Amino acid sequence: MSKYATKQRKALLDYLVKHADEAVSAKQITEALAEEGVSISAVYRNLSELEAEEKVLRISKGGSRMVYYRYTDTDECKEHLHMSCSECGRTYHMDVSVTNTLIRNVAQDAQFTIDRSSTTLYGICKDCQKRKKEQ
Amino acid sequence: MSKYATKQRKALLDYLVKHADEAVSAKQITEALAEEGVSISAVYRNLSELEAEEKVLRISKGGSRMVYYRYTDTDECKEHLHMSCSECGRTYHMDVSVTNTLIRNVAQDAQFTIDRSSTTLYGICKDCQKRKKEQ
DNA sequence: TTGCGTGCAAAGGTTTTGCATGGCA
DNA sequence: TGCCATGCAAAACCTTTGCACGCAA
Repeated sequence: MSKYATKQRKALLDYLVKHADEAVSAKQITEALAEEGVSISAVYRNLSELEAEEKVLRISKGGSRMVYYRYTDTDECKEHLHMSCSECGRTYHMDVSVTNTLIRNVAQDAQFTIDRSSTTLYGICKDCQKRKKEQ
Repeated sequence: MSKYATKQRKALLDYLVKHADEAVSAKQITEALAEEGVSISAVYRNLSELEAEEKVLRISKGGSRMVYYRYTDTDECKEHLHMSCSECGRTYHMDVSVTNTLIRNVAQDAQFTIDRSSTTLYGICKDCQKRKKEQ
């Protein structure tokens, strides 16, 4: 648990909030915050801490082997599933009733209890589909 | 595309088939096949090739930063989604109609097209739930 | 015999860690 | 002032790659 509010921690949190619906990598964050004087170790250490506090989710895009992070402060996000666009990396929030239907169906059919926080569905979002068609 | 059937390639494929419903890491595979004289480079190179041939899927367990692989030979597996138990690592195959309902619902509600091959749902399987209760 | 696949070791990239220093409370 | 957090650099990891050799066809 963080005790001091250092400028590095503030900068990181600020960045994460601004990119709340994006899957960002440690590298991206480090590069963006380098000019503000945030070192790579500070990024990693604070990211781990935020992850432990469940304010940040560690996700992994489709086939990529890199780890991405996503800020999840709101409690609503603990109720629904998330979808990540493999094209633009944006995060989408699944409708709660759609989420519940899925979870109920799977529970009934396979007796498998889906974990809302660690599950992310991958695919192509509306905008990226449109963009692809136009090309 | 593989042209020679070397003993290393056979050993790897054999291992993958035997662990078809598990998410196994390159490290696990390498350790298991070391005594058979399969080097780590052979493991990685063949794994990449099998991935390109779509015979192996690269997946990433919930919070872990390691990459796992899963053998998927059958065509049916391209039609349904998969669930991975965070407890025992075993893979479960979602019922096709449940899969289709989910994909249809999401497409209607959010115009998001879920990709069947790169998506894995995480949670606890029936057996592990039972085991937990008994403890 | 041909040339693909392997083993080894080195290189590459990402994440973690030890230690002295700096800065928040 | 006390002690947590940072920066730096080294280490630890996992994965990829170059090159000479071995082996399947």
